[in-house]
Amino acid sequence: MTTTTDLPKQYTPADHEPRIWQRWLDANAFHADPDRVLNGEAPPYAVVIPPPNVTGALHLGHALNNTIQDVLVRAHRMMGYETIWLPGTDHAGIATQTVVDKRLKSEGKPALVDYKKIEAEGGNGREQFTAQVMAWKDEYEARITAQLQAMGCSCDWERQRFTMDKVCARAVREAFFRLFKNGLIYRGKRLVNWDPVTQTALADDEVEMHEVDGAFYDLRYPLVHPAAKGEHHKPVTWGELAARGMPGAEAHPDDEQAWVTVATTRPETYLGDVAVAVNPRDPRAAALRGLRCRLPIVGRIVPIIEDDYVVLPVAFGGPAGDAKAEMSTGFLKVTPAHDPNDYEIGRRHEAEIEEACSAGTWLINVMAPDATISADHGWTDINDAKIFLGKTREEARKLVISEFKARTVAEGQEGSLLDRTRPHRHSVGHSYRSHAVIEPYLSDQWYVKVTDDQLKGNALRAMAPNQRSGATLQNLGGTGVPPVTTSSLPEQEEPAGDGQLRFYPDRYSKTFESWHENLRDWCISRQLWWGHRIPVWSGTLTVDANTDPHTATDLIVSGLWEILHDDSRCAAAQVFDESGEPIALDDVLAIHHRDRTYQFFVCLDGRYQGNETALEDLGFVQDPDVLDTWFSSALWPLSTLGWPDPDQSPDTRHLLDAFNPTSVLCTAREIITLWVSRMVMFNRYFRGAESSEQQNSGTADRTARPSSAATSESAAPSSSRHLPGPLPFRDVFIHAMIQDGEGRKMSKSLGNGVDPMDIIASHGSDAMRFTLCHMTTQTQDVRVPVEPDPKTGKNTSPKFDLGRNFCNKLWNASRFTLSILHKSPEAADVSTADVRTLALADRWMLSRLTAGVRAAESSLAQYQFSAYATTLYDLLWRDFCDWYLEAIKPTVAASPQQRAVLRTTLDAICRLLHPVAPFITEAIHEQLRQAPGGSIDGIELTPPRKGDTLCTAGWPITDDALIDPEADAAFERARALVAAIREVRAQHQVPPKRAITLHCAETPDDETAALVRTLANVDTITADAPAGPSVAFSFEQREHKLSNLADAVDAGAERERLTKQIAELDKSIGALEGRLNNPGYAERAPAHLVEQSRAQLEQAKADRDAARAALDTLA
RNA sequence: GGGCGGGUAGCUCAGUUGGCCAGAGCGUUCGCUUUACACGCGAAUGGUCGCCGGUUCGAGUCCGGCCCCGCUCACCA
Repeated sequence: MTTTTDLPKQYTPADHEPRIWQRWLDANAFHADPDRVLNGEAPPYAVVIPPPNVTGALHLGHALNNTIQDVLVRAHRMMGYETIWLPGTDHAGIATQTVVDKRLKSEGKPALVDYKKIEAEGGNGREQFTAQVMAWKDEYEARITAQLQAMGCSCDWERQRFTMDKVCARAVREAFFRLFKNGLIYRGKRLVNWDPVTQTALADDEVEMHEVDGAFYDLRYPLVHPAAKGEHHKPVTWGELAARGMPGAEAHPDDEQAWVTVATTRPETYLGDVAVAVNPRDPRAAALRGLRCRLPIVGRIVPIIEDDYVVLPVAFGGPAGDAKAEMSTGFLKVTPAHDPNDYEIGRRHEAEIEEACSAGTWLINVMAPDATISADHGWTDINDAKIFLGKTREEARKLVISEFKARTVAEGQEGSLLDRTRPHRHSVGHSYRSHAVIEPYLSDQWYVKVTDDQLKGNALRAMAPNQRSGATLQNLGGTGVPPVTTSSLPEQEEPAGDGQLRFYPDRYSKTFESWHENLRDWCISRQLWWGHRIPVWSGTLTVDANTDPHTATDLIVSGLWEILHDDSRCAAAQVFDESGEPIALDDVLAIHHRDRTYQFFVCLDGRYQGNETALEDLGFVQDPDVLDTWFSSALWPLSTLGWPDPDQSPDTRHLLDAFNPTSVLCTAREIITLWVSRMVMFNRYFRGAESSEQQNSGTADRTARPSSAATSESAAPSSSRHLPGPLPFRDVFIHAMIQDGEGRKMSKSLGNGVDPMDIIASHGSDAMRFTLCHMTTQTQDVRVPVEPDPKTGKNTSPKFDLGRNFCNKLWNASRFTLSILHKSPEAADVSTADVRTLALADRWMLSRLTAGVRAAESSLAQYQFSAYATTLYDLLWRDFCDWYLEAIKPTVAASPQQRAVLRTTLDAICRLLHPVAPFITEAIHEQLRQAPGGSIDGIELTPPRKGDTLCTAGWPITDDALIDPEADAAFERARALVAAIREVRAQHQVPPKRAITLHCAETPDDETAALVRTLANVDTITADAPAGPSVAFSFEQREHKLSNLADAVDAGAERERLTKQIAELDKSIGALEGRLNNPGYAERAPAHLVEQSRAQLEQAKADRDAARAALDTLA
């Protein structure tokens, strides 16, 4: 039998956590059964974990993120949902590759650069290197799993995924293939964010902007006349310009060569200039029309083009105060291969530039992939500029400046080519990984056309209507596409999900919305080795005039056609002709296109074995690049549920139908834009595709569409009738970011990072969880002061004392409860009728409990985790421990009914607390289950479903009839009287053990009296006046006295107390009178408030008079 | 520059449609080895709710303006 002596006075988490974890696993408590959902036995509740990077171990932010998920998951499991929480990790391409490379270097082992050499020499360097990364991944995946398990995360651990495992890889192949086939993935030569250190392209969101001290360099470009190819370009003089009406030209000597001034922060890119642009509204534009500039040193002749993009300088009509207009010269150097805006300008004037620029092209790339100046990547007219070759960007910049400074516009002319230098602080993009300055760099990359309405449009239409701004609704034109109704889940409504995506807190919907409004196509190729290799094979093919693919003897052509024209081989091709223009596959064979060379990009979905070797036998080569990590992350709610083939393996069987859409995604706000968006787009796109395919194949006949529509639909290509599918999740909860005590982000380099394992060691898992939950308000950041643990030296935080103390309180309350229950084993059940006859404290406790259940439920439903934790903190500590347990001490041993209330209340509190403090509540509940005690009608406590585990037991169901306003009020009155007496006791320093006497004209009812005796240590309550010295106080407008406080009352202390009390009361009388004398108040405020104020005034006056009288007696 | 968040007790933070004298935890002070808990119990101290103006009988809460702090997007002419 358990008594207090069996349980230690302090809760020691380490004694219980591992043991209880094992019990949960043994009971298979977290394993979900999708068939219970599909059979209608239980509604689904599904969460996919935001997969932590295998780059490193989890930090406190992850602890918060996963605590929140576990709270939701455990609560819903107890509420009767079939609950699944899918765990897993993310391969984090560039981050992990970089980290492993660094580690190899620091250990003096062969690193990336060495493996690249091996690969270049024909060895298997790539394979060897990725094997190293895989070893790292195994190490950290295990560590992350251990951390999550130590935290008590109730994931379905048999279904753990990794973004590069077989199931996820299958999803990536399928997704890429479908997008490729439908033209939503394309290849393009574009400017990308290039990291010259890691030598890979980066997505826009992987670029960090940092302020940098730089300068504007104003460069002079000499003006020349156009000339035929190879002939001399005559200088343009200021005199000529003046004659053409150029404002300002007359200020220069007539016979000197004229120039235009461009301003730049990156002078070294001038080597790639192909034009100088001027705004057509610039008054100088007309005079310069048709003229050329000669790039100094390079000697390239470039045209002057007119484009609205160029900002007018203030002097020529630009808006005063506008930063750009203030510093603009009105002339913009155009370097399409090294600046995204210039790229757009260049494209607009492509023909004009190619005709007039002496290089004959509009794109001149002057850098190598490592960002040194190079003539090997698209630059031919080097001339005297060879002095720059091989220089880094920084060296080249200095050299350009010094060369310009040393030269003049024309020989013998005054003034340097460097007009002036102005210091300028501005933001420059840096790689989030290597921190190198990003170079806009021209290269071939793969893109997802996320700007297509099938992706972006459906992401926006997914938003809940009342979280959309009006403007966007108009932009999209109407209410959007009606939802598809092809659900395999009859009990779910509208899985297609238009208007069902909801953000908590709702302000984050704005971020989501505006992200999409500015969306650009997504560059998904990365020049890395760690990741999903792009499933595209490329090759060139010459189709000669005599080829007939159906009878071809040419092995290549026939072999390729065999692959491409057999649907079961799951291959799709994008073809380009010699000029790089896309061309339809069938047109390749059309007569007029024959005898040409084509570049083929063939995508294979990987299902048909043999395609890859067949293609490679034909001389095709797989793209060496890998996919952006987010491509696989975007598929996470699909891939973890087994998409596209959930029935392929037992661990994913039926998951997709049962659990997608999932219920909620919990994440931090830094992720909203990229990840949430991409998951929404992909889920809707890929599951939508399934819907339309089902309809086309005629297997799904749930929608009563007219047959004519169905016919035309099946005739159309699938991409043109693509219907949006369901959401990946309905709710998105965005939680705070954890910072240290100074508001800084936690990081390894600052040394302020906290490992959840260290908190678990110092405070316990439940304490950490409870504290994190308690901190989770609607705010965007939370601070956790970091201190080294005095014992271990590891980082911890006194913040977690809150949770530790709370757990200890729960432990001791339970210990005490158990000892009471075991001391008096006879039990009694309490019927609905009996409830009314219970003691005041019991009725009050049941009322509080019922209200607490309601509050906890509504807090969780609204993702108000702090409110949930606070509710339980107060319910346990304030109500149950401070008042209820203290109140029943004298009576509980003799009352089996009271013991039923006691036992039931603690049981219910354990259930309410279990989601946030699973270990300790499980430990208590295993004791409580064995303790004797009756039940209470109106409180339903369902037993465990699996094993003897609280985690699969039922959430408490309480009848609102137990809410008892009379008991609440009566108890509140008793509590106020106790508080008044305690105040006097404290002020007079009455020893706690000394029982005192209460004198009041009208003695309280028995129940109140009993509570006062117990809680204020009063032994006698009498209507008689005190015989000896006493102290007066006022309660409910009546004078009360306390006597037997001490052998003599300290008159000085008493005088001080009363004087202070009178002052306070006078103040509040003044305030109340002021309010009541305000004529507007009595007239316009609600009557009950006016009445209340009047009552308060009377009470305050009575209390003050009583206090004055008492003061007078003292004197 | 655009958007978002924050500024409430010494510290960390609550305060949901405007309504008693603005709350909690920690800290501080005083008293307690009260037969569950000192990771505790009882009591106390502590605030011009960033500033200015407005609406209202009444504003921490609503409106306008301003000042700080943070995040985020855009911007390398």
